[in-house]
Amino acid sequence: EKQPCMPTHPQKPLIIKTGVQFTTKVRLLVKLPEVDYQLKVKTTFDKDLTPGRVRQFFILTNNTKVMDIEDYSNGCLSVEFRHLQLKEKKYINGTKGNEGLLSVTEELHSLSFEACFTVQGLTIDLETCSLPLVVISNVSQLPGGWASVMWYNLLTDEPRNLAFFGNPPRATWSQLSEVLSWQFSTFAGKGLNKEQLSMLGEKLLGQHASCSDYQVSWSKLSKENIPGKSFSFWMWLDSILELIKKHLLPVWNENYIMGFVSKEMERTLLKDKEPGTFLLRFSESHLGGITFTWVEHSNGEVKFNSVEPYTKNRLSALPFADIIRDYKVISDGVVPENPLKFLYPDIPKDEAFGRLYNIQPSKVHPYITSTLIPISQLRSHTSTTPPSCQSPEPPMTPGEFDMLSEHLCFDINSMSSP
Amino acid sequence: EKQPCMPTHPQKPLIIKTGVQFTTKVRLLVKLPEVDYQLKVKTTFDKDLTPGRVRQFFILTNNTKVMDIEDYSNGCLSVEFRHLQLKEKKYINGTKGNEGLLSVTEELHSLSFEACFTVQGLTIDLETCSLPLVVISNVSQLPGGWASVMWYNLLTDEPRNLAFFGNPPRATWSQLSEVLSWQFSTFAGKGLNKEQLSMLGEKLLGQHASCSDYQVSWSKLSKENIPGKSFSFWMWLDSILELIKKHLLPVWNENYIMGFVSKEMERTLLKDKEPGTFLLRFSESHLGGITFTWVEHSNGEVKFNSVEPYTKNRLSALPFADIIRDYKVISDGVVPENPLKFLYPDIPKDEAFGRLYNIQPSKVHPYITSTLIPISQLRSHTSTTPPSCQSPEPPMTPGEFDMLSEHLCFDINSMSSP
DNA sequence: ACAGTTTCCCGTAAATGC
DNA sequence: TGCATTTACGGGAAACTG
Repeated sequence: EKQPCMPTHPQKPLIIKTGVQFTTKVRLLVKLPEVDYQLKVKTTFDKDLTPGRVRQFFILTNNTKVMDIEDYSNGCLSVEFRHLQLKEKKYINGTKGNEGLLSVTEELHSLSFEACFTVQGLTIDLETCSLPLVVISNVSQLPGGWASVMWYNLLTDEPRNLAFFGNPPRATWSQLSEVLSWQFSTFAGKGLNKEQLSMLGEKLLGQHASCSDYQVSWSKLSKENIPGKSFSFWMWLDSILELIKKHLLPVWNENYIMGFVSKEMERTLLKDKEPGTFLLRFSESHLGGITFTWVEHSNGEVKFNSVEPYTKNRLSALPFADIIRDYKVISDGVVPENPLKFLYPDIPKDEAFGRLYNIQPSKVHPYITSTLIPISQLRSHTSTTPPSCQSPEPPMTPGEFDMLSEHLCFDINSMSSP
Repeated sequence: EKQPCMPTHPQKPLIIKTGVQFTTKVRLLVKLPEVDYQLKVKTTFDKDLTPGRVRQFFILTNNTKVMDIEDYSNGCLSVEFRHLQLKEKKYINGTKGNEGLLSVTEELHSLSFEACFTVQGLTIDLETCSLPLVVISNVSQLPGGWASVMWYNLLTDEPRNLAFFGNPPRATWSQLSEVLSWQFSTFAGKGLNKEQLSMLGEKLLGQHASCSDYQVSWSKLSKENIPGKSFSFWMWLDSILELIKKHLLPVWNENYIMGFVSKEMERTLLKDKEPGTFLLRFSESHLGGITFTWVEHSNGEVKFNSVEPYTKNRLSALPFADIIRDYKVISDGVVPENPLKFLYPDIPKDEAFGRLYNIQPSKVHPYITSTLIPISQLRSHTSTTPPSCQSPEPPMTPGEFDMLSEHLCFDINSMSSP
């Protein structure tokens, strides 16, 4: 057999991108009395899907394989299909795929496995199938697809309700907030604390968020845009998750990013602190941005400043910790100064971020090394002041969701289950 | 018919990447007496290539089309094949493609066109084929492929000598330097001047460069590594061309980049100039880098400093003109200063680059905008002093090479010829 | 071990479809 | 026209293959 070939979107199983290879595995749980003949398994995509309402896909490559003894310990039969690839069935006649009722990431598909064998003259047909799958054609659809997988697995135990998104059930805020926190602990290593979740709840639900039994609709989470914005709540949150994964992992895991704080809360927290106290917050106006806000006292007045949020492009030019270390403000020709002194509530900046700074290579060649420094040119100021609040708390713990793995003895994308 | 579908590697015809669509066109130059029946043209890749020594490819998609009257003015017949795609033929038996004699970018392939028609009982077979083609599988092979196309077209007029690189002829430095300059004028808008070419000649050939009849081998240009480096002369030069195309176009076209100057020459040029005089030079040690060197006078002594070369990654974070505008040196805690004052020989920096600076967007939102500033931290200095020299001169003019187009009435990648 | 070559696939941009 | 979805392919990295 061939070697690896890393799976599609590691850690996000149940989502398959057309034209990209994926891997799946079936195991026979019944122990067969006699195993001295070959047991073939055939896998079919969208096997008994009624055409018309949704797109249909098929497996491009070879889809039949012989079962094999899995390992020496348990001796059960299994097959692993590798290098499978999906392609959309195109209809010559008028019938076309997605009919507009559901978005493509709400369409649920499935992978079926069939085997047929004879024991003592008896012909037995075995058939099983995967949990519902989402099929996408571009990674840009991954967030939407993942929202569907989450919602489905959060709200139903049915193994195969492909019509789930025809009329998706609601979730309580308590259920949803746990899944959201779980996203952060799974993909970024650290979940969300009470304050962060309460800001998220308020953003999503307004005052209702205080009631943990409040019902959130699927549409509210990931289909409707946030008022005044061009993206849904989930798109926004997922963009932040991606930003953390790629550019903020150590800072996030040290709990240095408060992240989800409203601007009012931010001011309440900062207003009584030492000048130069700052906190890190995600942008609410743009996808995948992070900013810092610091407090200043100038002639008896409290002032707050925030930089334009840093996005993935900026952060790949300069790591966030280095931005914090080097950030300078030039106020009308005055000597540049770094206004960031204490990470909220009162940790000296270098004490918090010191270990995360990039060590300059300082090679010994004829060249002078140079680095980039983020600078703001300041001219005028503004200020405000609002309500009250508390401080951070420990993150939540993950939940169930393990069903994704072992279920029906079906693995997709090398989720292992020894 | 379908719309555009931009061609592979615009401006670099005769190179085809496997799995990427390309377009080709044949025209019938003979006017046929009667055109009241369909004339089919079939295109075949590597038609009569003897297998074994080189890889062989075939056209994945439909390769037969009917000729059509081209336009109303000339009424001649033509077909345009679009969405063609190449795939390598794989041999089941031992025979494999490339036998190691030639690198893949030295393998020459061809595209054949066949048509058969009957006039007054006479059956006539028409056949023509393209100029030699290079087939690559990844854009990383594009520079090597382009070197082959250049060398072939520079040194032979044969329409189809697929064995050309079995024993490639040499070029005179005079021929080669013209093509090199032509590369810059074609892809970057401005060719190379005498001084730049003489530096290149010396780099490639040593003292022989003074003799324009000196013969340069194919190997020297693009197969052997530059002594002490891990890349060939051509790879180095092409990486610079790419850097210019993507990040330095305006600066290059204003003639502000001297670019090809040896370090000795650089010092000779700068040593008698005003302190703060600088020039722009491409890195010789790394692929695709540009640096600036400036002169300083400190207690009667002349000093030269160069920054670590900026590469495409750095330049996509900050445009080069802005780097020049904002560059600062901090000497042991002293107030930051921009050491770049005059572009060699004596143009005030802002006069030269002013029009190329990025205007800050300065949005009117609650955030403070911030930009990146390149900074060097200086501690100690070094200096030297060498020979003598002259100053810049106008660039060379392009050459022939138009044969690539009209030849044999074959177009690849939408090279037009009305 | 390794270098030349190909494959894989994300992420952006453009094309397509509705 | 605009939005949703797919296709295209450059570019970096991993896999392959003698």
